[in-house]
Amino acid sequence: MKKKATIYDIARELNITVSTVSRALNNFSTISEATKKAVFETAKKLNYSPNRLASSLKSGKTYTIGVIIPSMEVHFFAVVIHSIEQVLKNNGYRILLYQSNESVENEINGVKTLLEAQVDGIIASMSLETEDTSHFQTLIKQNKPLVLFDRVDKSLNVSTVTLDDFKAGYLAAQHLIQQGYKNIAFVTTIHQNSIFGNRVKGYKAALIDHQLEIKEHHIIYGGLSIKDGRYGADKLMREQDRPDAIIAGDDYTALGVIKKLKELDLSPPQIGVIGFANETFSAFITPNLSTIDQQASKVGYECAQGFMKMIASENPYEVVEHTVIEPLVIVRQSTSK
Amino acid sequence: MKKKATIYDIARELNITVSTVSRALNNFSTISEATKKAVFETAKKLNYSPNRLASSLKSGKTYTIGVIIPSMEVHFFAVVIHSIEQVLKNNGYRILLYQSNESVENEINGVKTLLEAQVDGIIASMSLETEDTSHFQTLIKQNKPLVLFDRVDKSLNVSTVTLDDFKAGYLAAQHLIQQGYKNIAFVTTIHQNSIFGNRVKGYKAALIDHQLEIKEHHIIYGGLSIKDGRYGADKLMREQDRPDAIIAGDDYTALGVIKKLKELDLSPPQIGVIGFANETFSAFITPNLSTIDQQASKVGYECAQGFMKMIASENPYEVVEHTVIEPLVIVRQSTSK
DNA sequence: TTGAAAGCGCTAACAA
DNA sequence: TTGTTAGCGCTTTCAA
Repeated sequence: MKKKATIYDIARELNITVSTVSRALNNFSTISEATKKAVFETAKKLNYSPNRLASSLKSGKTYTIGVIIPSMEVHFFAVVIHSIEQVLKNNGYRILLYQSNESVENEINGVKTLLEAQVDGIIASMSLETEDTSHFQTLIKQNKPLVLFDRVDKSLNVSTVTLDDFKAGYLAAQHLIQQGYKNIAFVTTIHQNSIFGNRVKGYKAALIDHQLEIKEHHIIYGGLSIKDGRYGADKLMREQDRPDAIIAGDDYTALGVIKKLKELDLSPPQIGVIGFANETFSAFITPNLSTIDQQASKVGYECAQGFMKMIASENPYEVVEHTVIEPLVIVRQSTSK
Repeated sequence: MKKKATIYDIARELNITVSTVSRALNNFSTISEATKKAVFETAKKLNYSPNRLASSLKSGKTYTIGVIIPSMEVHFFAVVIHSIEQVLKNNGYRILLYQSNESVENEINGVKTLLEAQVDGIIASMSLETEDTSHFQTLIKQNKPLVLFDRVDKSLNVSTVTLDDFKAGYLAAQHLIQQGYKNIAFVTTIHQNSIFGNRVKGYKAALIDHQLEIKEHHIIYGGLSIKDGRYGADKLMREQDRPDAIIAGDDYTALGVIKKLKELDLSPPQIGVIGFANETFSAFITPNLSTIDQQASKVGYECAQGFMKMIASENPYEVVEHTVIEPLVIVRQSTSK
């Protein structure tokens, strides 16, 4: 295997200098057409492929951007990344991927690794464990763009793309009310996270706006899973004051709720059920599940746009933006009384 | 924003040379403990972060590997990448991500881009469009590891990780037969792809092994989707010689089959239905769907292992391996007569 | 145990 | 329009 061709080989072949070759390859206007043509032909002949490492080392720009997410296995993140990669690829950027697996330690390590790889910036969604965000400060200090999405730290002055979780909760409750449900419960997580907290707040606001009573005992704090959904539904249905609709913290929990309700012969939409996330399965279960869609593609798109805007500015942190994505109510059988 | 510290800054600070600093940072044994300690302390003090670009340029190794897949939106690929990243991260490698979106042109461009970024190798799954694989030959010529998974080109002498599709088809049919079904149809794609072809072959082999007749009119060639499933089921149920079980080309198609069967009041397991892929929703639909699992995590793990083996060898193409992943029958209600 | 210096492949300021 | 040359940050051979 012979060594790969460099611009030196092209230069030697044509009896010109490397700077001329470099300028030709980069389409400088100060190069004669003849030379340019000769250079490209020779490049092709020698099977020349540029070594971006070298130019990056020189220019300080790698056209590579780091993306840190909790896990690729979560469909939401996979779709966001799909979308980010599409947009950034078209702008000449590559994606260096790092999964934190919901561990701060990994996340810190991710930032370090990506920075050593000299990425031009980072797009990230924080791990659930993350509280101290000083590792992200490094980016800011280096004046490199940082865009946070979904799980963000509001105290950081960086661009963010988030869902309007308050509105998501509000819309879920409002939809149920409009369908005629009057006694609406909420099965959510005990986890301290503004996302879930804001949904509950939105839910409460909707109740108030529609002159419905807020019943704290109708808000079940547990986990988010099929099992937790079953548990929550069971507990709620045993109440004297039985709710006629349940909002579940996510679609898996909603699925658990539905399963339990079917067992109790209270299959939705008899008791209304709505979830959050619009997981793939939600459209296919019986009864199929109404849910709040988070528009993952749009989140990814906005992240990429925000990033491009920052990278294009010589002072990225002067063009910080906070994009809020609107939740979408997806109406299906489980709430169609 | 002051410039980032380099080994020169450390050297100057300590009145030693960069070579000593370099050796200290890389834990060479020929360095005195005192010096080493001083270097690390100064590095920390100056907030030193190594520039991997520079060392890569020198060494020719980037510890970055390219991964090309059709789309992150397909859950199978997302899980495979999850797994690849986990393993390779622990071996000090980073993942450069590229989506082909089922376009050869993009795929070719991906190889080019990744090669210019000087990746140490590539792990890829081909686009459905890809027929000519000469773009992958480039890797081989450069003696850089290439691992292909799922959608592979057998004529290429590279490491591969594939599902045993023949066996997948065989197991699906065998399972149905063991459940007591005797007249088994297949709804699959017309697409020319060994994956789907081999499943049909396995299906036929199972029928033969169990003295069942192969009926070509019971093999419906169309697309793979909910709609195609509905269409196939409808067509099959109108037959004089009505099948009592249907194998669907993937879980979406199976879902369509089930929907149509329910409409016809022939809900599984009355008519047995089994799919391929074990999509998330399959466990949650009613009746829940028996399916053949493709072990995406394992596929990713094996890709990473195969890659590590090749990269560790000074002649990667002497340790080429062909790993075949066993399909798993997931038994659920839709085939439990 | 440490230093001096060349070089990885490319860019760009300066000169011609 | 093209050439000369220094340098990006690091590694490594050779010498001391």
